[in-house]
Amino acid sequence: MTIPRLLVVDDDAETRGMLTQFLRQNGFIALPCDSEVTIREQLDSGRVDLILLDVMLGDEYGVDICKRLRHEQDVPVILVSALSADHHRMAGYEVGADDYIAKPFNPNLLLARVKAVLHRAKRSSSLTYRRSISTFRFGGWFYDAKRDEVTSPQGYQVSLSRKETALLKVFLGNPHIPLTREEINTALDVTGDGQDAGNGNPGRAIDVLVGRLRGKIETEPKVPELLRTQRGVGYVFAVDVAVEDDQ
Amino acid sequence: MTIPRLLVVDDDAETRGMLTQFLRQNGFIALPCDSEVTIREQLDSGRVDLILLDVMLGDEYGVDICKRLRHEQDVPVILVSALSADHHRMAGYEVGADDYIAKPFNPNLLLARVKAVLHRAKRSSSLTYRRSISTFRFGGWFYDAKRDEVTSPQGYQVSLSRKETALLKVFLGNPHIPLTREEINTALDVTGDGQDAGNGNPGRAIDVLVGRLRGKIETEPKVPELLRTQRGVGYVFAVDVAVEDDQ
DNA sequence: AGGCCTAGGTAACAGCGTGTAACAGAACAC
DNA sequence: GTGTTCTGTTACACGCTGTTACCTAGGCCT
Repeated sequence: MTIPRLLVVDDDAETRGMLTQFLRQNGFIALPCDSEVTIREQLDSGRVDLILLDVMLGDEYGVDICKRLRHEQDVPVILVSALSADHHRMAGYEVGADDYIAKPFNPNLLLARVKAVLHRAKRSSSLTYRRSISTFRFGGWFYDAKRDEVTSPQGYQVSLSRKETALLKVFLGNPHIPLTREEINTALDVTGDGQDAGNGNPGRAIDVLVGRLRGKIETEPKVPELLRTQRGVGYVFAVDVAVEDDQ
Repeated sequence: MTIPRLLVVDDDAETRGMLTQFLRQNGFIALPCDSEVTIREQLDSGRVDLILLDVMLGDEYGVDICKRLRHEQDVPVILVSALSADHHRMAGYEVGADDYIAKPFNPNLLLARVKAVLHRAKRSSSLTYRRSISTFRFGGWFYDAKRDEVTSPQGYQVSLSRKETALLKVFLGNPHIPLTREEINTALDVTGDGQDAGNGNPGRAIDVLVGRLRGKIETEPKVPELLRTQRGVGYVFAVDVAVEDDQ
């Protein structure tokens, strides 16, 4: 792929400029837009690989724009928002956004997410949606979700604890996507009662859990191939995952 | 089966979002709805394998919606409710719900229940109504309810005590459905006089009882195939049960 | 380079849930 | 009554998981 072209859509000139500059410094072509009209102009006038879309766009909701865009083409969209509450995030996903970032965001996280979305888009021009969840292959490893068994490249059976399994599933469902500790925690913690989820867990439980999983599914836990650390961000599952459907 | 499609119906956006996200992370396609209208839209626009329906839906009762839906199609429904009192539960079942979960619920329990209902739905598109229950087959074992005899896959006769038999029956009646200790206790305690049921048994009687039953009907009690533990939840009978009627 | 600060790795520990052996009382048969 | 079987309780072992503390590694500054 040539150098990716991104649209930066924000009605606040300062934010827009900052984002654009930042992305350019990191090797992308960044094209600033401030309205749906300018977005369409850009879309018509050339290839666009990704749209960074502010959720609040004047009196328009970015969400709505996203919905309309999704109806017409399949340019990946990352929603950017000052509203970090979970339901807003969900509204974003429901609308078809590929990812969602809350302001103020860690620039490294933004960069990682952008790369991840581009990476995904590259290898799934036709949506490769999971058909049924039963077996996964990743870097020589094999995971059978039905039996909850993990098999190493050498054929050894490895037994994971409940939490380790849950963590692995989270990563298998989000390969190449950097996940923050908070996100992982939420994913594992969802207690369903909708109240303590995302409890301000201050501890380092995720770190320890990741370490334990590494100990089981990394050939050289000190030099992780699968569960990579992204300093200041979180962790990424850094290999492709092949999902095979039932029977 | 391809990947199951679930409707998540709740008028509270946050709960809805959390549930949706959780289910997606666990490999389902989850479609959020907030009213009967949106439910019908989804039902009309594609296959739906299961509906997770909140009992309280604005001023509407989910129960009523469930009743109406049941009249028209036979999509499985799990009712979700903040009201855990037993009579509400019963109202749910009478209305044709396939299962019922009280908030706040353990997410693993929810997941397990969803899988169980989908599992059941798959293998009984035509209702397999029991006429009179007399014999069961499960994982090579055979249980004759008339004579109260259990026969092993190898043909040995195994004798169970009264409680062990009762426990086995509870599981045979609820295969693939995770049962909490409390539920099992209630089921076993119903002495027929229907009065002392649900005594606040504080002990670990169920654990011990399960252990004893395992010792009799598991080939390898240390690695249970039939009576699986669900940590933090309870126990599941993890194999199919074939019911043969008297004739 | 060296020094400093912070993020991350991880060993050790503590708390909790479950398995289960041993015990004791209850129920039952004789 | 005696003896046997059943069943709940208790106590201990063990594995799982979150916390803490200490150490190392990575960045950033001068």
